[in-house]
Amino acid sequence: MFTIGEFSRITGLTVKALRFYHDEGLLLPTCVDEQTGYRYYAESKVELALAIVELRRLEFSVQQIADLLARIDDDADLLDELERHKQTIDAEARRFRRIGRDLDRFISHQREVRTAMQTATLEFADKSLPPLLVAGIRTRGRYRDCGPLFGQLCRKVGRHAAGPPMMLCYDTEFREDDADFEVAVPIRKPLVLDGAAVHELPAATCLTLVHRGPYEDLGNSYAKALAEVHRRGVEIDRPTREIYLKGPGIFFRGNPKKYLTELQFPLKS
Amino acid sequence: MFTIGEFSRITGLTVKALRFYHDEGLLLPTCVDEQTGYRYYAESKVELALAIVELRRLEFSVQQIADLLARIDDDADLLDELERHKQTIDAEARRFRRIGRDLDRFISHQREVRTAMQTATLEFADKSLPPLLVAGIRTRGRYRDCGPLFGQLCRKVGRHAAGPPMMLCYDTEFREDDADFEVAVPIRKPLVLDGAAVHELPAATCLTLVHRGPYEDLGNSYAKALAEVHRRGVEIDRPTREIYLKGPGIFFRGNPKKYLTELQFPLKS
DNA sequence: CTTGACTCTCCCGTAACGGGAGGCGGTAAG
DNA sequence: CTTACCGCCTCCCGTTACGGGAGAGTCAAG
Repeated sequence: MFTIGEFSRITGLTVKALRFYHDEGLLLPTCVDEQTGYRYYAESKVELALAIVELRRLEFSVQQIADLLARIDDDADLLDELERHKQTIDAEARRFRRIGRDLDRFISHQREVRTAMQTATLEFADKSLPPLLVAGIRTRGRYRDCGPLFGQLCRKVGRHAAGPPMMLCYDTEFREDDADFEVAVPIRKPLVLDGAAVHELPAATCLTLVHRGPYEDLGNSYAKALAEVHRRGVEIDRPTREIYLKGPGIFFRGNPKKYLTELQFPLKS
Repeated sequence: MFTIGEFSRITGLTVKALRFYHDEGLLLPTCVDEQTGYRYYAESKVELALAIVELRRLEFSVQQIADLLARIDDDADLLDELERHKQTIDAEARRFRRIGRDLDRFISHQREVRTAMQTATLEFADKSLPPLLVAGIRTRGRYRDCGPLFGQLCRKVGRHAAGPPMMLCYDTEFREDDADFEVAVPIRKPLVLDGAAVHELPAATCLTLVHRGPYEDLGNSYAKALAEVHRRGVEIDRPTREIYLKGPGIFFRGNPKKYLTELQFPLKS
């Protein structure tokens, strides 16, 4: 016969857990001293205790274990219960794998933002971009009315989104009122969406510039970029792209002074 | 401005959850009517609410989300936090995969026991068994002293066990006192264990018989099996094997009348 | 004015224990 | 014999992220 402390050291269960299992009727002490209330466990209980430890490790609830122990003889039921439990465990495993993948995407996006933040000192860069599959809604109007369109698009694309949202500008010169633009979001696989077009942006070498600050100041950065294009004597293809690396709609609304927008101008080769 | 019910329908969060987030300072209503206590949410809060939903789906705790939102500007910290979280998520994913595998083994063993139970009507069967890697402790003595040996073996092999324990009998005739036997347990991969030998049982065609009942009655089943061997005029190889499909030590102590033990007699070819 | 739908606060419950207070029992040292 | 200490007991509260429900007040329509 062991006291609860000894039994605890033998089985690895805490004293608290042993008392709890006693209360729940899961693992009864062999005898209890009527005077002192001390619990005593026979050596034969060790095996049961270890079985309980194992079942707990397998994520059975205390109630389930109590049921299993009670109906230990009814083999058919037992198998059913085991298989049901396996289902829920598998579902959890899948869920966590999925969360892991989603977190990975989130983290890599965040990392991108950080590096963009560090290089966003109004420096130009030439990037050679791979082809990019996007879903988009093209329209005519004023740029600043794009908000609701992004809302629509997000709802349509949902979890298929594979990157930050962007705007594609098809005009060859700046227009305030009747601009021809498309709100778009990268996707991983071709989808069929009604109300949104899925198409591929061709690979391109781009002159890029990361704009830091509120959207009202985008004009300055555009001016700088176009000046650089002019200085180099190159020509640009349409559509040009605006990538909203960090803005109000990405995940959190932050300080507009820290918004990051990457401007991409495809160069004619 | 939306009432809490409208906001709930828009965001998919329950009213209870919204009130809870209010209490926790996670998602404050835009304004609260001083008289009535009614909460009102501006449309601009929808985005934050959806972000919170997403972060909750990614298994961030409410406290973590509050922290993230508070220190949203401190990008380095944020990445660290994300990566720490990713670690724990990955650990959970691995844990559940492992549990799934262990449950699978448990279930398939249980299934084996069940089919053995159904065919255990003293029927013989010829099985062709693949080679089997085991860890064992060989000794001389009385069969009934094998209990502590199984204890030792289990502790040494631990989680590498890949099936029910067994006993190998090397004697060519029955001995009570000075038997030459080995307690063994299947393992998946070769291990180095001190105090236990790892070796491979060769593939063999066996005459098998499942004994149902307490171990004291094993003698009857042995007699039947040996009679059958004699009738067929075949010879048997050593060691013969006793597989403890269901007994006191497997997982639960059950009714000895339902113990299952498979006897395997390798036939000389 | 009534009615029904909505909202408020407050309290309890969940699962599986952990932490701690306050008290009892046994033992060893001073 | 007292004191100190260790182990055990019971009882109560705390954890997480809400859900359920009671009892009371509020809003908008008919």
